[in-house]
Amino acid sequence: MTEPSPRLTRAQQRRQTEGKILAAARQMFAELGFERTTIRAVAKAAGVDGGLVMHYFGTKDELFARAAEPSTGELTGAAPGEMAEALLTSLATRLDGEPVASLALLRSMLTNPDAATRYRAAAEPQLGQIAAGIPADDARLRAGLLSAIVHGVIIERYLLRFGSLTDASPEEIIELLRPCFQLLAAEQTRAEQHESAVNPP
Amino acid sequence: MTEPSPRLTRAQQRRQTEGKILAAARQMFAELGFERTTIRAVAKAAGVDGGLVMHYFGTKDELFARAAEPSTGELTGAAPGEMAEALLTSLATRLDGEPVASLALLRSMLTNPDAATRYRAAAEPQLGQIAAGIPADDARLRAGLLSAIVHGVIIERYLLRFGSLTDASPEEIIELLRPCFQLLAAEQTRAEQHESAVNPP
DNA sequence: ACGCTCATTCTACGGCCGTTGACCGAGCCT
DNA sequence: AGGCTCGGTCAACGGCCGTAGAATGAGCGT
Repeated sequence: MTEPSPRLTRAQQRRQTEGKILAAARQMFAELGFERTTIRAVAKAAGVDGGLVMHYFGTKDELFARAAEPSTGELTGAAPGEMAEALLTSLATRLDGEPVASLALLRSMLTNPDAATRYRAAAEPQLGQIAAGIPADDARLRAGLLSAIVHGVIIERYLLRFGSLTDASPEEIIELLRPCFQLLAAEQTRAEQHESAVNPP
Repeated sequence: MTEPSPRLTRAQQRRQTEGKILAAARQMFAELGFERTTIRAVAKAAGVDGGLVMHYFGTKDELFARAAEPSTGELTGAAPGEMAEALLTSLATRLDGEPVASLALLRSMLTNPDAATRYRAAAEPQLGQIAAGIPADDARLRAGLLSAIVHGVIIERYLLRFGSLTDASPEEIIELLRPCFQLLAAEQTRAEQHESAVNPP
């Protein structure tokens, strides 16, 4: 009664087990952050022994690096006038069904220096792309603010679970944010912005 | 050659030592977060023994609670039209010379459940105050967004140290944010907002 | 002046963690 | 078929951490 051909070849088995470990690690990193997730706990959640995790990934940092690989967001080449809308759709995508991987990185970046470096490395080029799409002399600052708003919203919605943001639908949030994004991504002097905001037509 | 009266009475000494411990704890909680700061390290930074910290504060969580006591922000009773400006001056105050205590709570709230609870408890009434100053039916959501923006900016400036936000002066940031805050805190239907943003005069 | 109080230190315990290396057994190549 | 490979387990080590408790010595009330 021996199987003539095993259900899974060894390489398949390896990839599947690695996948289970990575999935469990992502989940725990996202929920607990780097310091509070244990290799033993990840292993148990994945149904394997702790030593195997070390055998595959060598070190906890390496496991985190593999589990929190940034999902490359696509903002390439938005026309100057469309940067605000591109950012909004990107945010809308992340607002329903935020991928766990992104949360793992976000949750850990404030306490784990390596996660912070990794996050900066992932965010820096995106920041440049955003800035490139903003026709203003302080484009980089505006891009930084837009990035701060996006991350602030995601953090309060998914990590802190503030009621007012958790209950709202993505559309509501996007609608309220749209004019802000358009102001920040638009070509306007500060005086003009202030003028049109203080004395709305 | 004995001192007839000691430079510090025992009660004074106690308060001073406690202060040094709390200051060191604040600093380390702000820089490293809850899990990475050790009682021993805090004690060494304060120039005392680790056991003393326990003797005074009983537990690490209690030490954190005392070190991260929220500095009560004042937003009480702003007129509906002035809520945006009140939030901006509050943000401006925090933007130059952010007190370390606030950073300790911010850094730890994403990984320490107790810190998260404490933060929510501190933020909830403020959120209510903000919402009360916004004459719109979705006031709470708007308040949540405003709060998210404030915290996003502070996190990226002080905790993540993004260049574009770290280098900017508080005034620059405030000026860019002012129209956003006025839009979010203003009485406008979503349609009107969208209209005036899509077709600027 | 005597004894109590209390700030402060020292030592140690138990536990959990990351990491290691020996070990087992089932695929895989020749 | 036999030996090598490699996925997977097990037990253990060393370290650091939070915490407890005994010991010391200097103010302070009476």
